[in-house]
Amino acid sequence: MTILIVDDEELIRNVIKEYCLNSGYQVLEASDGYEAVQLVKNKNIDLIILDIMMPKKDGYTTLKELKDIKNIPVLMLSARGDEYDKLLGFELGIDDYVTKPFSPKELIARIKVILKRNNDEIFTYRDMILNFKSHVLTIEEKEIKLTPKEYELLSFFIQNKDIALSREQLLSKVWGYDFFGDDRTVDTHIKMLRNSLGKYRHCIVTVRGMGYRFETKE
Amino acid sequence: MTILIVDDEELIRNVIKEYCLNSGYQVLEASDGYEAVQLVKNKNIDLIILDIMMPKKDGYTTLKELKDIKNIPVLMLSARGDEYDKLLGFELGIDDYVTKPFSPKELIARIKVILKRNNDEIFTYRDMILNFKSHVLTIEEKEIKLTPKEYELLSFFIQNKDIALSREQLLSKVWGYDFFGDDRTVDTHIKMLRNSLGKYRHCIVTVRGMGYRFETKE
DNA sequence: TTCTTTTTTTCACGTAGAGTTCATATTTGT
DNA sequence: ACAAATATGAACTCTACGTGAAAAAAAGAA
Repeated sequence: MTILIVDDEELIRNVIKEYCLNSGYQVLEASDGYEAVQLVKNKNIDLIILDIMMPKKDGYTTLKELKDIKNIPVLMLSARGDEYDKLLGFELGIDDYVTKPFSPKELIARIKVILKRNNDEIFTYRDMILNFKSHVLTIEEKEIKLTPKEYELLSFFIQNKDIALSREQLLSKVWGYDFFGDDRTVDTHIKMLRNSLGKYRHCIVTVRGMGYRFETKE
Repeated sequence: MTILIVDDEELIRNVIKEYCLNSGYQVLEASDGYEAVQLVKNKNIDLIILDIMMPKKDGYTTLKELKDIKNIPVLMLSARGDEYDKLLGFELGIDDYVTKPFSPKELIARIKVILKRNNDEIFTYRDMILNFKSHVLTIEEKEIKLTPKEYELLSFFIQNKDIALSREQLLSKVWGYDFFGDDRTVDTHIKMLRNSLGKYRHCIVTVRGMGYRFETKE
């Protein structure tokens, strides 16, 4: 999980960075909105911590631009007591709001809540996005049609990322305990799912003599 | 804009009333769920502020009854820290949640957000316009007649844009939890709604093996 | 009320699309 | 090189969805 911290004050960035690293997150930094936009375009970022008050480009403008690029969850930072900020921020689609000065615990707690909420709804790896709400898979901005079994299979793999799954496990979990068909039907679906995944076909790794594993390298 | 305040404690009602009046809203008061139901039946109310803890009839029961009469947005009040309340409330269809003690600014901010959201009483996509107040659908400047179920189905879809909805979900939300008919009745209504949507029929996407999804893309 | 019209629900059929099986090709590890 | 496991293509089966029509229910009109 990678967090992008956008704040003009280096001191504040460092403090937040410290908390985040201690909690096991990767951290990227931007000192203004321009840098932030570049990073969001080029890196895999799971959450953005964005300060409202910034000299070069203010938080709201940056927020709008970022949301136009990718819908990454945003946690906003603001001076205490400015309730108007809160209101406006929520309307522009922020996910949560923390006032300075904040406690490390609170910040991390909110980060966790946001990440959990958003990762229950969406899976992303580079430009592959699976939306669990709409059931839509997108690769390179293009919607990939999945059959029901392909979708269920892929969801199950993603929910069990990096875990080798036997054909029996897949059959009982994806097909249902009451399926009494051939093991090899899994192979056929793997083949079809790989085709659908296109350039990401290699995310489904064959574990010889065992089954398959879904992984996202790097 | 009229706000109904439902709370058994007069002191709290007065405090909230004060804030609301200062912000230019009309205010009605109810000291219990029974009064609230009566007022909702007979008055034009735009928002309800509802306390969870009330002696005569608790907030949840009241909430359910109110939602059965009219779908007026509800902002819930609760003692701090009871996350279970929050969860349950959202499931029952509340729009937001404030914990006591709350700041006046925060309360007003949330009221504004809710009212704004709910007064976006029109949905538009290209030249398709659905007016939630008059229940009129317009396409290419021409009024399309919708049957009651078609309207309810369409509004539900629009309110859950880009989310795949199962037949069960549709039945329980649009038809009501107490509908015990055939799943396939949904299909028939989808067919009719698609016909009514004419060139926008493809906004209703079938999610094979799952249900349907409303989307406005391309 | 009673009749008429509109809306909703059920149902059966045809079909496109999805799932399964299987035979054959290919890969992998020893 | 060999055996065992996996990948693949194609035939076959099955299922879920779209549809039209008819029955049932609800809403309006007289």
